[in-house]
Amino acid sequence: MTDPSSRHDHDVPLDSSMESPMPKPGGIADRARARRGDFAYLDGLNPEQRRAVEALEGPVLVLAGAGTGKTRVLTTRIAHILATGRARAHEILAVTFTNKAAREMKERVAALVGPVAEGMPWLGTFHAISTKILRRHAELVGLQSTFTILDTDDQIRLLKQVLQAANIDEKRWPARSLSYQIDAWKNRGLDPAHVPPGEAAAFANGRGADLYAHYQERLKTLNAADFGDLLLESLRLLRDNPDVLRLYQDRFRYMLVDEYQDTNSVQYLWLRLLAQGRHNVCCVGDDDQSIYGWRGADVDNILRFETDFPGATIIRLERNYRSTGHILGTAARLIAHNDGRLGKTLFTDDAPGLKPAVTGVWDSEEEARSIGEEIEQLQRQGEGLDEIAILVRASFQMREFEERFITLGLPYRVIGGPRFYERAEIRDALAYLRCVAQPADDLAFERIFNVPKRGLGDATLQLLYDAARRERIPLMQMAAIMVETEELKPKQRQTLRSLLEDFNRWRSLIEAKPQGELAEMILEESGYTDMWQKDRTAEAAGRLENLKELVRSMEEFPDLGSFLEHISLVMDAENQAGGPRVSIMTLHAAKGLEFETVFLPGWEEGLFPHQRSLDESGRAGLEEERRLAYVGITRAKRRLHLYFATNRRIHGLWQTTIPSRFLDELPAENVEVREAASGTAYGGYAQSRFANMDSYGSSYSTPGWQRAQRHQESKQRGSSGQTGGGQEAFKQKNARRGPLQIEGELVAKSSAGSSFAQGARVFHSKFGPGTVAAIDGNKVTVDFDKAGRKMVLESFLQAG
DNA sequence: CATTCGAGCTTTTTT
DNA sequence: AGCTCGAATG
Repeated sequence: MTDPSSRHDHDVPLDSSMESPMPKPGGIADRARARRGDFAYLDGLNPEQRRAVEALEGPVLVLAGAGTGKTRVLTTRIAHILATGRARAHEILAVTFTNKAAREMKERVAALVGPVAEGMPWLGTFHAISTKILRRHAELVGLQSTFTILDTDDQIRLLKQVLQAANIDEKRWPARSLSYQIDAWKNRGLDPAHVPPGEAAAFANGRGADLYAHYQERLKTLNAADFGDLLLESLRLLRDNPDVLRLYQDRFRYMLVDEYQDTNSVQYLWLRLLAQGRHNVCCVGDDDQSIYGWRGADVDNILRFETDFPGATIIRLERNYRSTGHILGTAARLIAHNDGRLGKTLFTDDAPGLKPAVTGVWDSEEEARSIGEEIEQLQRQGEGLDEIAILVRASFQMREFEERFITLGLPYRVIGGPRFYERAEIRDALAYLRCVAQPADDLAFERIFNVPKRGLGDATLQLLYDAARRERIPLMQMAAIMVETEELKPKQRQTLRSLLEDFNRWRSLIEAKPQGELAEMILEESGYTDMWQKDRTAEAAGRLENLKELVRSMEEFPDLGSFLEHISLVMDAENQAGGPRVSIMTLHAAKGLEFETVFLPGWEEGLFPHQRSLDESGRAGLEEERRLAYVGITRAKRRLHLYFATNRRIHGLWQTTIPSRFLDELPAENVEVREAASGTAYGGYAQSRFANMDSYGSSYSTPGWQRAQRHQESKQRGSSGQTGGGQEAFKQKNARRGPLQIEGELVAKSSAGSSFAQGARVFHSKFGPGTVAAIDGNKVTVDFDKAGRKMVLESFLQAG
């Protein structure tokens, strides 16, 4: 975590007066205390959980099924390590996958052992912890410790530039796909030099690895790292610097890893490297809940644990404390359709409870209406809205529910929607701050260069950009040089100069002013706030509100740097407080949560399992979708409702859909098939709904719709084949034309020493031929034949 | 240089 | 269908 308060104190042992002498672990005193009840937190654990907490030495794998008390084991384990004095707070490494999980763990540890946990500087996400390590030793991997963390948006903009520079057709090879590719490589721990040749060839006629290398070069120039780099560079750091590695191996006496099934290769390598020190690593996970394969998560990591860590203790947690018997039975039968599981059998002593209901509806509108009514009914029964969740496969499904709930006046919250910092106005504001904090941040500068509009357009930017690249210096630095020459039109030059002066002034205030005030000042003086105030559109007011919120939240941080770090790594859509609300979120976002009542809409072929998953990953994709379904079902404590619609609008057009194959995989004895609760004013609906139910009912016994499904699959193949043919043709057409080359575009022209002498004849693309009158560094004064005497940059001149 | 209009593309999931 | 990006126009 990037807890600002812990930034400075983590190396320093806590005040020694607070430390009791270390008791000998497992010694007489230890056992006596246990007897006396000092370890009260151990009470109430079942035998397996207790084993998992107490098996502190050596590698441990805890296979924790859904709802078996995984988080409790982890937090109690930390408490136990602290309470027995085996390690102090800053000697424990605890990694989670999401910020939410990290936050929760911190809170729960604090509840167990008190404020000592506040000082757990090494509890956080993989990304946050690697960043922390990376910042301390940044120079060892070619960065400065103030490096910027680029988000996806920045990453794609940068890749666009790389593609442009390489003269690659962006229509044919979109920056987005390259970014996926590079991410995938990074997730696997591959730097440009180690990309398998076959894969490198797959992008842009074999230039994939090359582009990757260029991109990395640009990142270093910008003093920036993308998400993937945080891990990859941190791994490289540890790998290439044994002394640094030793430092952290020694420091982390105990390591804990949450959601181990979701770790990808870099994370795995990173962990393994660190764990080779003291071997006290405890991984908790559930192979049945591995749902991040698309992001490079490798289930094999968990399946391989015993091989990787010989002598590992393996503990299974199979007693479920969350769900009723019917719900558990439903989940168990579904997941049994997957191969390659480690195999766990969840059980509960709980009553069977209500049967999960499967409801067919006509379309997504009726689905929303029906769920809305169901919720209102629950509400009347006194069920809290906080205990109700709607979990969707894809975020576009959310909108329908939002609309419905707004008309109903039903309070809801969307979790994991568009993030606060992804909003345009926030990104703009951040870009200003980044320019101030980090003059080398070209991407930020480019973003606000002409925002608000100040008459600096593409032409000016292009000029600046070309020159900067030729000289290999940051844009802002180049701008500072260019305003002294006559390359730019007077108007632009003046505007740019005053912008740079503004930045210098703001920069000089970093130390003097609290960052909140500074930000306010910047937004004011740059005219950015004005821009939105003048804007009469509906969103403008909200944007100003957001900016205010940004400034306000900045004040909680000790300095600008830690704020910027927080925002790029941690800040998520803050859950607005205020009254209980129904939660709407994706299934992915729901992992780790639980609710009394869960609605799972959209169980239709193509949507769930998602077509893309099937197309891209075949059987493995299907299994991952099934695990996702399993995650969804096991979120429910008491009531579970599944829905499928016969018609759904996808990409704007209505499509008739088939119930998800997963529905057929549920055990008939645990599930109740229902008609939509929603009464509808349209007579036609009831009839269609009935027909719909009919076809669903039959699917339990006859594989009727599976034929239809095969049909659909073959259609899919047909269409994707066509696409492939089209691409092939395109490729050939392009190949005939041959790649265009821009001469010397990427070759660094030495900026040292001028290649022109006084009196030399030169040519400038804008001012024409002329004679060199004087030289000052890379600025050259030229008497142009037509344009008169001008001062220009050397790099704009050719020998004439 | 800014605005407007049209084409094309997207829509899985996230640090 | 809605949006983003790019080209054409003022």
